[in-house]
Amino acid sequence: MKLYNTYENKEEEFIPIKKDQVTIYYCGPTVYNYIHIGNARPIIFFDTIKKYFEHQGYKVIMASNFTDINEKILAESKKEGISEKEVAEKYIKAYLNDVRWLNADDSFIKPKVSENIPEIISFVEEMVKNGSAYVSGEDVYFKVSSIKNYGALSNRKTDELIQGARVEVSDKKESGLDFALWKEFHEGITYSSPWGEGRPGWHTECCVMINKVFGGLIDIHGGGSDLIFPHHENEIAQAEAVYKNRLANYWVHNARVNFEDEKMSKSLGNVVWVKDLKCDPRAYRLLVLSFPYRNIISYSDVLQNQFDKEFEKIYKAYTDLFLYLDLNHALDNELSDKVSNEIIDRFDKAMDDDLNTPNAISVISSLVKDINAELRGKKDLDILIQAYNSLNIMLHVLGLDIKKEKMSEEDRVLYDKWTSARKDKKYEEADKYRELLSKKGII
RNA sequence: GGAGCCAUAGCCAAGUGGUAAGGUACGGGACUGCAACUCCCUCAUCCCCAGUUCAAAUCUGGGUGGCUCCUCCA
Repeated sequence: MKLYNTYENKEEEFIPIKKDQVTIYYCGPTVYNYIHIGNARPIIFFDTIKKYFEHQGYKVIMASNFTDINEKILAESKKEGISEKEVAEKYIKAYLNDVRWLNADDSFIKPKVSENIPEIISFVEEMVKNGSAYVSGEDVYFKVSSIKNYGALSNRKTDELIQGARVEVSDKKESGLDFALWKEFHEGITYSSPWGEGRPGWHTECCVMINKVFGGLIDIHGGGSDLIFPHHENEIAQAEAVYKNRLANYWVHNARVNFEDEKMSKSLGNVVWVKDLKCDPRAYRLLVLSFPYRNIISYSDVLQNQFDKEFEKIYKAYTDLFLYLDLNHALDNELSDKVSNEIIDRFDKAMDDDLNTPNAISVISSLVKDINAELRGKKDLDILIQAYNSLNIMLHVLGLDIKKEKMSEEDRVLYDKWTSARKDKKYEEADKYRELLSKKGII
């Protein structure tokens, strides 16, 4: 499998550290608000990677953090009149609801900053001790000049960065590039440290949590592409200073989601919240996965509408196929797990090409067409069973699972009534049955 | 100001040297008790200019346009 590694700026053959296992960490949310459809992209993408690796037979261990100590959370707690902890808990819950709504596996490991403070403090102490960090007043800063390869991930040169007028200026820092590891803080939730009362800096938590959860170098570190600099660059700097590694062998970043060619932002008022999406979540997943993960998506209602229809088409074919197999009791016997290797191979080939989900979806589309033709043509049960099982596998990897219940005896009676009413040209009666069957999701 | 990405039909998009996947919309046809669904057909020479090559959407150079990062926004 080929995977684009941001660190190397090229596609590479993916080779896991342990033969049968893949370890993945991707940066999760700061929990001070609901998530928008752009925040949903890494959830969908890394869920899909996970499911694809599992499909390939790997055991996958995945973690994603919650930043639950942060000034934005403090601001939100003042605004909502509840404690910081309550704010964090509220939006963690909302986040996980959205994760499940998006049909993503929610079983990943979920470390929180607030539960890793002692580890973070000793990590910072380690850096002060080995000279990669310095204490300034009651703050601690990372000394970027202590690291040789700073800028390797984001392709930036330190002298260019210093020249950039937009680097934060501070009297406390030796250099504009240095970033805070620990900051003096006296409001809301604070922690006591060797340097005084304060809070950890943002970039430190991921290093510490990765090390705690996985115990060293991991296979894949992911996140949105806007995290490449400075966040991931700074993570690597710290990891090199303390662990003497770059945290992950593969750095994988998904592109953002814009709304009609513009970045979504509160100030522009064009944010689309996941909780407000009206479509089937799988239709949104289909939309996201119809783009290469490294391409920016320009979301719009027109676009969503197109994918609503595309998903509906898949859903309809699935429903027809399921019904036919159910009516013929083809789902009952033990031999009904045969798949079409030819189809799965095409799907895998697309996915092996740096998760080329657009091409993987086109495999589904062509199978859907074949299913529809077969159901109205020869109705070869063997072919249909293979198609059904193959479709299930592909839909599951992409998180587009469609679940259908086998018909009960009553349902079968109803179905028979419908067909015989039609045969007898009792159309008014037939239409009533049709509506009932449709409501039950059988047809 | 510095850096990067992108530009393919009405819309979305795959393709990375050998002559344009797929989806969606539109038009035509078939099927149908009606509706829906479905199937078939039709629909582009790939932003502009120059170059490399037997051959370029695909490589090189120069434009133009759009987006993003450099601001704890995933």
